[in-house]
Amino acid sequence: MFRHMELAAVPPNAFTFAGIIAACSSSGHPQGLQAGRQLHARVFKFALEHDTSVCNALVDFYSKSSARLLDLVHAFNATDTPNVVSWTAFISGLARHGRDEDAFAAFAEMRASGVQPNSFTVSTLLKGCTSSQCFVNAAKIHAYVLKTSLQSLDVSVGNSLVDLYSRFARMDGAWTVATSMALVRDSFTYTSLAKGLNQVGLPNKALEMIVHMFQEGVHVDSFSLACFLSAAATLPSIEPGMQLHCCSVKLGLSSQVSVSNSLINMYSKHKCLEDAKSVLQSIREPSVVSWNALISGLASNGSYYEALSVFEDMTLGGAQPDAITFSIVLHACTHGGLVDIGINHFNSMRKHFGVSPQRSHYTLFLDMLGRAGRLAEAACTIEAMPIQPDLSMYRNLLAFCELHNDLVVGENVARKALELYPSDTVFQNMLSGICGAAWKHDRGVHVHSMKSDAAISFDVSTSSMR
DNA sequence: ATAGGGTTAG
Repeated sequence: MFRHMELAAVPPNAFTFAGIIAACSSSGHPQGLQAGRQLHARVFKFALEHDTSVCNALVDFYSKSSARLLDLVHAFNATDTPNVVSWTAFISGLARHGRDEDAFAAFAEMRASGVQPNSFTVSTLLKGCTSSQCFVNAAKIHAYVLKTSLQSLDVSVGNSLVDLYSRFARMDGAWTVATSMALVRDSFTYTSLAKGLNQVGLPNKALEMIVHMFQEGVHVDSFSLACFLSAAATLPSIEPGMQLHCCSVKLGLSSQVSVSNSLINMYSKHKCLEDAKSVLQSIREPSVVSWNALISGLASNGSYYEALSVFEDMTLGGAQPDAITFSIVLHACTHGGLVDIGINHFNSMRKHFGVSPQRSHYTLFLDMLGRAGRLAEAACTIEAMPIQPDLSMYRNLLAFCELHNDLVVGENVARKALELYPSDTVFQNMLSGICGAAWKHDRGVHVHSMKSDAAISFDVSTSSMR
């Protein structure tokens, strides 16, 4: 429509730009970023770069669409007199980039500049709070909220606090806030509570939330139901899970993908793999989570080959696997003894699916090779990795060298490990493993650490270690 | 023009 407007020579105004820029940030299309940048240029052409709404739309756009933090900072700095909306969009962007501390700093700066935060600002700030360092700041925000809210808590702010405490496993704090929200609790409140209770290992308590919801007339929706099904998945009996399945059908929520995904998980955890499979088949457009849940369910029930076959179905159908998919696949290959298949999948994850192996994938991959006794390949992998290997990776690999009596690889791995981690205690621990292997092989070994100027020798003739 | 909840691994 914007193009039609241009062709019709109708000059766009600030409202036009605010609307069309917002469309770019919420479209979910990769072209959104490109289109938004072009519109940014048009803003200057029409001399609207000082309009507050346009500036705010741009801040929000760069916050949501650009991977570059500088884009966001520039857009915010270009705003002449930032108002509460500008600051909130900016804080939201900082949080999205994982800059918790900066988000709190911006909040302080905002208040210092005389702009009063609103409930949107506080919710944004609390959601962005992920590190335990920031939890301390968040507790101060709680105090600030209590001090400034004249009557009762805003629902969104209250829910953000409940969620915050739940995320940090502080269920007492979450419950206290929820209690203070007596008349305004909604499905958001209960979803956060249920998720938190699941995380601290209290699935029965999580399921009790359903009773509260019924009593208070709060509707169970797909989000809360997903959490309840997740709780039911960990119970010893399948009954509550099946009741929730019935419940989801009665509520008309059984075709929601998140509910189906939780059902797949729930049936898998109770070893009802046929049910899990039929739920997957019932989904019109399975998400990556749906596939992951089934592949994982099959693998953890020992059906490694079938798990890999479902992975094939997934990719042949054009679904995009993610980092979790490959973790599950590697795990299945390791425990199913399907090493060559695992190597192929590991090599194809970046090449064919654009998923870069993370540290955890390398750990799984090394574990797979180590278990299978393919230690030379494992040693090559640990050397060629684009990330610095963990100490635990070396420890595990050395343990496999010992297990498989591969002293040659073991010595090389130990030497490399010592170059990276030259601390003496580590050195001793590793060497005792290698010397153990040397002893089994009835040969001596001498390893020297350049950095710590330490060395250990194991002398076969005297069975002594120096 | 700005905000709050979900399901999958180990």
